[in-house]
Amino acid sequence: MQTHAGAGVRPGRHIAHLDMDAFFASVELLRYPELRGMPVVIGGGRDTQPQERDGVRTFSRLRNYTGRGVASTATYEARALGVFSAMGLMKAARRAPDAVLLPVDFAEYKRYSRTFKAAVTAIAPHIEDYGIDEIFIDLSDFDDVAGVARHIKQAVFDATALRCSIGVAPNKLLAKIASELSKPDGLLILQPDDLHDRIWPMPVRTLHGIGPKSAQRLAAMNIHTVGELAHAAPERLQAAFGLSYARWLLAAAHGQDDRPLVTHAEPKSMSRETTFARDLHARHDKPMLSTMFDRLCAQVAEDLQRKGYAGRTVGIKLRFDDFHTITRDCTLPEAIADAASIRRAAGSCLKRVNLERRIRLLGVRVGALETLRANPVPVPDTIPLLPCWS
DNA sequence: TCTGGGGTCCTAGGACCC
DNA sequence: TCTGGGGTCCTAGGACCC
Repeated sequence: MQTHAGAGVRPGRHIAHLDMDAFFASVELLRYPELRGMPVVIGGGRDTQPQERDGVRTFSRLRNYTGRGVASTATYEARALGVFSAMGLMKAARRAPDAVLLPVDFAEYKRYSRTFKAAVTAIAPHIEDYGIDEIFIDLSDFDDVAGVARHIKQAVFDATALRCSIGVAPNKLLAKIASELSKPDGLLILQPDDLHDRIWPMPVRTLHGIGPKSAQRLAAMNIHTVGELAHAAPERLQAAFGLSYARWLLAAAHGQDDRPLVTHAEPKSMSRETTFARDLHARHDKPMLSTMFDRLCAQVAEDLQRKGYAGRTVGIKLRFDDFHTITRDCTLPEAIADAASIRRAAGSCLKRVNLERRIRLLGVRVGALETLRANPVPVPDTIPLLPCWS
């Protein structure tokens, strides 16, 4: 792992967080400009692909969806109707039956991702990748932080025709909150007073690292806002969450965070999983399950080989019809990357599972990765991206 | 109306070795 | 025969993130 800008809060540390606005949906709107201004939800499968008949494009509507998918992204118009990321599409359909539904096209989003990141890197080279549509940028070496942030926003738009939001703060924790506060198409440079005035009144979930479970436990302690958390008795937090998480909670509530930017990280594991259209039974649906199992192993093997890795730990994941999820794994003496070896090891893991219940999800994972090649095959193509706004 | 897919990190217990 | 402590590896589950 390589890091940049050193640990510890030093005076003059300026960290930006850049977040693309409604990224997947915005990329789709470049392809289908006629959908601009309409509620659009991204998350369907192949069958929700727009149809072209006599030169007229017709789109799937959310009301016609049946299945187990979730929304990946929604346009701001769809969000206004109550549709949000990770919401089941059947539920979304009741809230916005007339919304357009489009399939997820990861390959396309990946291309735009590389393009916007390249545009940023050309201006400010010290960046941390944080998923497909977010990055942290170290702006500490710039004199005019607001100026360079505006420059970056414009460069991203020039390269992709997409809007983004940027938050700037002394650390990653606050920068992330700032970009969220500035959405959409915003730029917010957090000032010292903003911690008390703007962040303390917000719910604890605002702090990235407090999820639904911790928020629920904090609520049970009558702690709802960041400010209430900042003033909580340390012993109380420690009793409920243990020493290290309690310490982190308090520091975070006070806006403290000295994590460095991680500019390069090796993958730790690679996995493939799939949720079936209907729950399958180990005996009754054996041929189908077996086919899917083989396919998952082959896909993981392909991913490993393409990226130049092999792994010693092979694991499986099953989710049953009651949503209970289990994992089993085993570690081999040698790292492997071929489908047959993965299938063999994964099969031995499967033997240790009670298969009475119907299965909803099956997954295969390879961990404890080692580099296979000194120089993995570079990712093909990056930029042949014709901005198609018109 | 039941809840995707790809990851990371942390905790905790047991095996095993010194 | 019993006691004990440190360290590492492995496995399972869970919280959290995008």
